[in-house]
Amino acid sequence: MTAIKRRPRDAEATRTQILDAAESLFAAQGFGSTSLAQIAQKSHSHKSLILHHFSSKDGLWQVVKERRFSHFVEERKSLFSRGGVTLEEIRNSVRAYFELLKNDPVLVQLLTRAELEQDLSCSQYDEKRLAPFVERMREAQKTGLLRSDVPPAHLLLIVTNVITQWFEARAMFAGWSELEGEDLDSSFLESVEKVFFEGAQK
Amino acid sequence: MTAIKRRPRDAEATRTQILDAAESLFAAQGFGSTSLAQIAQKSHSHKSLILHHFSSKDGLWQVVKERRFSHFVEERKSLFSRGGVTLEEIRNSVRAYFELLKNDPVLVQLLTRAELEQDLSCSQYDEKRLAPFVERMREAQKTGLLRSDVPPAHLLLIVTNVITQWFEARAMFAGWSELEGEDLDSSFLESVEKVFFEGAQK
DNA sequence: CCTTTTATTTACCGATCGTTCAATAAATAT
DNA sequence: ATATTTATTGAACGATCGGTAAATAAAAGG
Repeated sequence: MTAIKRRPRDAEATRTQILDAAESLFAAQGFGSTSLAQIAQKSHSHKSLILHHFSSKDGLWQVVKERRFSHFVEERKSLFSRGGVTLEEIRNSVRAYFELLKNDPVLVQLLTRAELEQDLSCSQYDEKRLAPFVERMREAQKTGLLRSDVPPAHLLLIVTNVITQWFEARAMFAGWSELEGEDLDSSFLESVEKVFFEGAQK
Repeated sequence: MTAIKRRPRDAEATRTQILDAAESLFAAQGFGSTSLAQIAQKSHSHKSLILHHFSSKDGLWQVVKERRFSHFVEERKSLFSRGGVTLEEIRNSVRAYFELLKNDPVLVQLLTRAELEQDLSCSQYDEKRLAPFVERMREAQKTGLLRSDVPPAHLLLIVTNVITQWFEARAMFAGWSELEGEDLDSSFLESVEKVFFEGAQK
């Protein structure tokens, strides 16, 4: 009589294990290039168990995105709601956004794939996520810290787009001969701060 | 006796038809979510004919990227090699890059997918493509037009990253309530120019 | 205790996947 | 004119796809 090993009966733990495996696979390979069999193997479960918990492959993909992005929203809110509106505080927010993406490449990949799919639910998250930062820009304009002839949302997008694209295409830039130096990341961040606040013009 | 309609025997025309169909499908859906059957249908050919001309699905994907990116390199070279090094010329190059991506959403999608795959061959194209622009930045620094305490490649990346990310995530921004106005694109470009050249600080 | 629910496993389904092979016919070479 | 090449077609391959149904067993409720 061979004792058959069975996964302990823990629905919530199983769900998170499946979500974790699916997240990394979807991020790295994309939705279409990832099979339920792969996810089952990586999460040490079974195809049918995945469908039992998430009803379909598409459903799983939606939950993966929702879990990650809603968590991201909370992360951002706490990042940008502290401190007063000074140039140094805005500078710190820029640095915080940079570090956030730097330390979470999977998030960057998921965001990019969601953008490619033109996922509208992700768009809602995006606006909620950035709203407090936009407000801070507007305040900084009122107090005369930042120029007022540019919409506050543009100010925000300009600096976040630079950073987001930097990490989306990080692998490409790594091979560039023009970009030497020890720490590519902090060196680039330094340049971004200079140009964003003071301008490229001499 | 029913006369069977046969595709005219033209290898080159067939190849381009297949490449065109594959390009738009890969760009919109991604490699893994696109089947040879779909490509065959869209190009009015047959699965076997695709494999005859491109040996495999992966081979086809490589050729699709190579064709598009090499063409992009030439487009860029002609864009940035004319005129002298003045602020107005650099401004024009920025506007030209903006228009280029604006008018070619398929290219933006392919670039993004290539980035996600960390396609190294695309990295080579990227450096060749941007090299003349970097050189122009360096010259502008020497003549005192642009600040010299930032690597020229950084100056380039800052402005191109803003624009690239704008069009990659264009669908998200379209739903934002903060971004009103008739022409979202030209309005954003205006802001980018202001901030890039003069800085966000007041 | 028994019943109900449900998380987990196993077996299986039809469809579609990318690929191969042989047949056909048009162009090219000899 | 004949032989060779090759672009095109159609049929078929095994593998894998996402999804279903039934069996098993652990937890929960009575």
